[in-house]
Amino acid sequence: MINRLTGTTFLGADRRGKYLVLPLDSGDAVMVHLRMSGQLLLAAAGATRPNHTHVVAHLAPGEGQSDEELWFVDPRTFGEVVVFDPDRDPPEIPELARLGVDPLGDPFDAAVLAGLLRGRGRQLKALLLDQHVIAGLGNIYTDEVLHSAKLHPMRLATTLKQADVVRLADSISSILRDAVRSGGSTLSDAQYVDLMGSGGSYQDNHCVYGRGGESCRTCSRSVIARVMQGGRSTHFCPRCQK
DNA sequence: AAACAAACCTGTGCGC
DNA sequence: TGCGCACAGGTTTGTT
Repeated sequence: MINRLTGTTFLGADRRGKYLVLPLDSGDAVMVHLRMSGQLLLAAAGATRPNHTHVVAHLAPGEGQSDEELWFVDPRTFGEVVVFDPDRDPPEIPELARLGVDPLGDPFDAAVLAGLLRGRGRQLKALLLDQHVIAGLGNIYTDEVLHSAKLHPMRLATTLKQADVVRLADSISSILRDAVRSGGSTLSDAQYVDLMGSGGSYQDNHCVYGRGGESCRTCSRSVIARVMQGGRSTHFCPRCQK
């Protein structure tokens, strides 16, 4: 039993990068990170739980409603659920405080991005994946963003022209916005699902991620390349992305 | 500073 | 069919 959860009420649901933060009326908050295989599911009380259900929150029923439970399920056990005090100093969850700019939650445009890129001679793929710089982009959306912006994943950030930065900022904003609107990307193993267990549909819009060896949906004259970069698979069109 | 590799752990899909 | 290996939406830590 997570004692600091008992008898409290969820006041809402916020997000910082890939971290969910659910404030409680006690002054505490619940942090949830799904990492690779975590799921947060709403289910009828007493329903059969999947394997690897690590947290069960029993919810008080609303007027005329039936009992429900909130489950945290995570086969690979990389994910986290932590009750913490957001006002404590030093911060109880330092990684939350170290997050970079959230393109959907913070002011974000080409000027902001230019400031983040300044003086960093890093490959774009690694830079966009770095949560301390930009919070929220993972392996799928980094690859999709770079393809949309017509930028090569190994291009050094310091070599970008003003027009490149403008395209990159636009791609980050629009792809994240579209992906959220589509409920995210649910791959064949159906691990990424919403509270009700339903998958998203943005995987149907993928231009490069998971399409290694297939023809480019934009130029149709080249084959999507798949390489390993810093231990992560990277997908790009050698013709479209410079 | 930047770029790897390894670590955490379980499941799945592939080649043989 | 079964076995072993590669690989998977993430992040941190340690080593070149």
